[in-house]
Amino acid sequence: MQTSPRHWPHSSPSRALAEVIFTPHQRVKNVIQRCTLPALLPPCRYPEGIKWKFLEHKGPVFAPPYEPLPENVKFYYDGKVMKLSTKAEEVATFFAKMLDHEYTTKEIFRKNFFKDWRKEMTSEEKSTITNLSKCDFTHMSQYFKAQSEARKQMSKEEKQKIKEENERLLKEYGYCVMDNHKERIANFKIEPPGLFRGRGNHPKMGMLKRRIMPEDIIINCSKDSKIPAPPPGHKWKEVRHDNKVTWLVSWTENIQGSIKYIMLNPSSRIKGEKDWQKYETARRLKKCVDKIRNQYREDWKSKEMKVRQRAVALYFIDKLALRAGNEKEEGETADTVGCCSLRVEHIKLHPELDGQEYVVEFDFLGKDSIRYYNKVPVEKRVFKNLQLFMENKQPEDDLFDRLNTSILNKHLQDLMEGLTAKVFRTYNASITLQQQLKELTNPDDNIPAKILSYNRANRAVAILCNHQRAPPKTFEKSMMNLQSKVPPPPAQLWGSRAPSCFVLCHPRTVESKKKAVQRIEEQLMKLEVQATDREENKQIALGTSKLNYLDPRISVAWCKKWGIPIEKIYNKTQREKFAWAIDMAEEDYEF
DNA sequence: CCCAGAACTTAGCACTTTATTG
DNA sequence: CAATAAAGTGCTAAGTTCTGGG
Repeated sequence: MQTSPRHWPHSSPSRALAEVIFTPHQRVKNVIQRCTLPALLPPCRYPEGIKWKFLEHKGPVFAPPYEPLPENVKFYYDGKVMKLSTKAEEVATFFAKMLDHEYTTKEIFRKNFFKDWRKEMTSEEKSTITNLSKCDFTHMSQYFKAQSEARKQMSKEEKQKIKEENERLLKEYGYCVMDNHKERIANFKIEPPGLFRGRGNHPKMGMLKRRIMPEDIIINCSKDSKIPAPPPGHKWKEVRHDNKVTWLVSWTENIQGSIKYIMLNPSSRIKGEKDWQKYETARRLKKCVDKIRNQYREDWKSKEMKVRQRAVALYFIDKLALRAGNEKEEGETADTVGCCSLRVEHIKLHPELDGQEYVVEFDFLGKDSIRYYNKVPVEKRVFKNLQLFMENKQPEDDLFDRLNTSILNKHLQDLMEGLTAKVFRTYNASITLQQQLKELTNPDDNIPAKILSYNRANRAVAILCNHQRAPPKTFEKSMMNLQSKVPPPPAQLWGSRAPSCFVLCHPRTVESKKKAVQRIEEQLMKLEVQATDREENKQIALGTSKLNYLDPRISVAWCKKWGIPIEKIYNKTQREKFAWAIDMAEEDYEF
């Protein structure tokens, strides 16, 4: 593919500052023109890792400074009022704001919090406050509850003012210029200080997430751009000009010591092209997946243990859409696993279960400590291999002791350029959607029924990827409401002696009553569809797969084919993110 | 090769806004 | 018009993969 950047207008500060900038729509057209038609190859705008030529932005927005509590809001230690220093008070308020949460009762949370809180105390405070159980934050907590109540009760004007202020901030800091485009920034606000929670059983829960200062911040922009000014009296940690990366701002957080970034919105060129590329890689996998499947089935018989483990792991990744499963540092994070890091304790082997042979029962916590529970019949060879891998091992030993993600991905790289474990998730998700849409869409259905079919196809993918959610708190109640909305059966409309009505009524009345019946039937149908959809969705989250795993061109093509307005499938944000796909996919698009 | 660090994608949930209903 | 529910958005944690240095 021709990738020389000379086909593209070079960025220059003067051009970049111009207000008139390409819309995503126009951008995609440009990309398509540049790429060799008709293949619509994914874009590669610059060679060898260069991400941009020009980048200008205003820097981050910092968290608002701490506002000390009014004098009348008291903290009590051991039953006695105690006035805290500003720093200690600020950290105390973080705890007070969480008082209603279950986790403030958890031992680890309390221990971590207390340790970090003490670091912020003056030496007198430190010597007085030695036991968290003697701290009484309830008055502080009540104050914050009253505050949030007051916020809800604010007048229209006050709310409007806040809204305008946010809009001003967005206008000033929410955009940057990358090459010739004005682009939306995803997270231009620096994360405020607070107590770290983490997901699941996290060993660091309760630790103090410290306040980020300009002195922590690395700014990335181009040399010829207007460098953002640090807040008065402050300096940036560093200003760099690295066009091999896409981030605008970075800092190191203090809980894990990892780097956080400010990057562009999914609607931006740089994210959109990457997304497109991701789906093109998955489509390349489609072409060779049969070969790869045959290969790993062969490898189940290998005399090398490492090869067998690799082949069984890959089978799980392919068949069950498991994540790769990197090793994690013990004690630094919650104990969760993916495929390569599965332990013996996470699977049970059933030579026979419920009339099925060779069943593997999976039970482990995956990303975000979401439980994966599944009983899967597998091929006999896989089952025998698993028995072999588990021989003479303790429950806490690795199932695949000769394997890790780097070995697996190196192998995948040899099978197909750009192939990694996560491509299987993308591929299997997208192909499942396409195939389910074909199977479930009934041409005679009306639009709401077709959309139900779409959601069902989407749901099949979400189930495959194990995208769960907590059932909404009000689920049962809102389900009841929906049921009660179901209108009376049409017969009642005609009165108890329905047939005679035809005789007695004026023809016009009959006509209009027929219409009314039809309207009510439609309404009923819509409600039923809605209820079914909702019930089936109780514990399944559709958003994640829609946003990250499903080639949007499949959905766009489906909408075009059946005359469904795209708005029924994608909301505004999603349409912005998938502008490239909406623009290019025709109704005959095949993943 | 291994490792750590960097960069970037994926994830669920809390909160906010909008739409619906009574 | 207020209350409620649904939809949409923001937030930031938690993954995967890449990179570069020994």
